[in-house]
Amino acid sequence: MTKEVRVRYAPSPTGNLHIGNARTALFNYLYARHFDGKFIIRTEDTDASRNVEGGEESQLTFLNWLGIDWDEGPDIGGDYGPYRQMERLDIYNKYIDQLLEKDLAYECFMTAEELEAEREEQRANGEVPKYSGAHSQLTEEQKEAFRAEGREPSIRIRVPENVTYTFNDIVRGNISIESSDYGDWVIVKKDGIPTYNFAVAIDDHLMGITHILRGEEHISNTPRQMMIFDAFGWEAPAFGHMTLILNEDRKKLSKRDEHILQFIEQYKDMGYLPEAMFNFITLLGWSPGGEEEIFTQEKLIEIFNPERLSTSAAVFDDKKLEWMNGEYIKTLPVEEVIELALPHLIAADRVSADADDETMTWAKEVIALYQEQLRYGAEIVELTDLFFKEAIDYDEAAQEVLAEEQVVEVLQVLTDKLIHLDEFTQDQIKEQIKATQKETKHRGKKLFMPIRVATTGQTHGPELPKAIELLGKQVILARLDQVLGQIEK
RNA sequence: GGCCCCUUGGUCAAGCGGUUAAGACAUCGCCCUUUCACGGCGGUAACACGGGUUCGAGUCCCGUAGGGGUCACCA
Repeated sequence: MTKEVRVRYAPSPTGNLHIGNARTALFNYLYARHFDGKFIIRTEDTDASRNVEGGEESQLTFLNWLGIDWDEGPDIGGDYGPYRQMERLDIYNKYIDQLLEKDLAYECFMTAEELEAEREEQRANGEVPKYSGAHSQLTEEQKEAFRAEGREPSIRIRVPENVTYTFNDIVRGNISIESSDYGDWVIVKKDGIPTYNFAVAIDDHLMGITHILRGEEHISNTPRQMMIFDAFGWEAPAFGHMTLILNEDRKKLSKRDEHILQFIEQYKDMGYLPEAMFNFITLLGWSPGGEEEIFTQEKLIEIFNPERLSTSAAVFDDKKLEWMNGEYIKTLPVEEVIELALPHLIAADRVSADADDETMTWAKEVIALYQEQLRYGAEIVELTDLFFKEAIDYDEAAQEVLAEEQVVEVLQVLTDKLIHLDEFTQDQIKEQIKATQKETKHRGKKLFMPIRVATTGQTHGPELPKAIELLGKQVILARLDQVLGQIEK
């Protein structure tokens, strides 16, 4: 029997779930579920200064929103806990002591300033900055002297000489890096808390992690973690380094990219669907090979194949996300579209949250009118703009339509018919448009476009008779009147 | 700068020695719809460059160029 697949996602509670981290979590999740393994969440909170209140909870909340669930984690526990690194300090200490005893690690008393000066000098000499090993052979007396000065030690691991660290990357194949590229690096900070690279290796081993999928920025960390595994004689898990998500300038997606939403929470707030996000993110840096692109989560788990992970970075295409989300919206029952869009109409003050039933029903019908065009919830506000504004601006395309010769006649005739309508319903309105056609002998574009432009101000828009019904008799007559007045001037 | 990784249309990407080099988004055009939307059909558009290897290279090898990542007591 082969070893059970155990995969983890290890967020730092430094804030909301970033789109890049969500992608990492998602691929690990897919990996675990595809191979019938376990998916584990571990909180990496060893940098107290960066932790934010509620950070972990927020991470978990939005992972969940995306449709990701886990078998072990800080919130639900498990057999390999605790699942927060700051609750595992005792565990790390045991291993640190072992390293110290075997002289595989040592205390370093250098200050931040001394270290910086050292690097500065190396840079000035055209060398690659790296720790010199100045304190690697301190005598007990020297250590005592530093202590007497009040200096606190950090602990550094002795990096082996002339070792080539080679690993078979799940996405890139063999990668080799020389130990000489690394100086003795810190495994325990002055405050006694282990560093990321140390704690990660210990945890991954103790938690039985078998596969690690992470961003390519971690390639250079991999040898460090391998050093820890080697020091204890442990077998390292399999590593896979995925490409980064880039912005339109082909740079790593960062907080400064204002035009691209950074956090999953923002997508939720904008009215994106979790299923669409899951689908879209999966296709960013991975492809199933066929021609289909819309997949359910179950299907993605089934067809996921880590060998098809891309080796070249992907630019985040928000236009395609919009399209895909729209595809999902089209398949939704209309009540769910309303549920998605209505809050945005309310937030934009188009509809009051405590509006009467009649108004609410009307608002829902307006939303339903746009189901096929809506790409994300918040878009409903601009899409339905014409239902909420008093004066209409006619753009160039609209002006052109209104300049056509038959316009006055068509609008005049239609107005006369609509005025006498008792039941201002879509069917009745359709009848009257038909009657207008008969009377004016104008049909098709010549007939509809003037009506559309006069009533909605747009050359593109929703289904006309229903839109006219929802706009209401009063508004429609006023708009028709206004347009006729303008033309006759 | 050192080390590591990457390079097919504007974007995501298929391709794993022999193809008219898929498909999707975006864009443009046509059709359907008495208008619009949805949908359908079609167009424009790519193997970074230079050497090899091979009967044959987008596919393999080596360079060059370009891009990215990383060089913390952050994760």
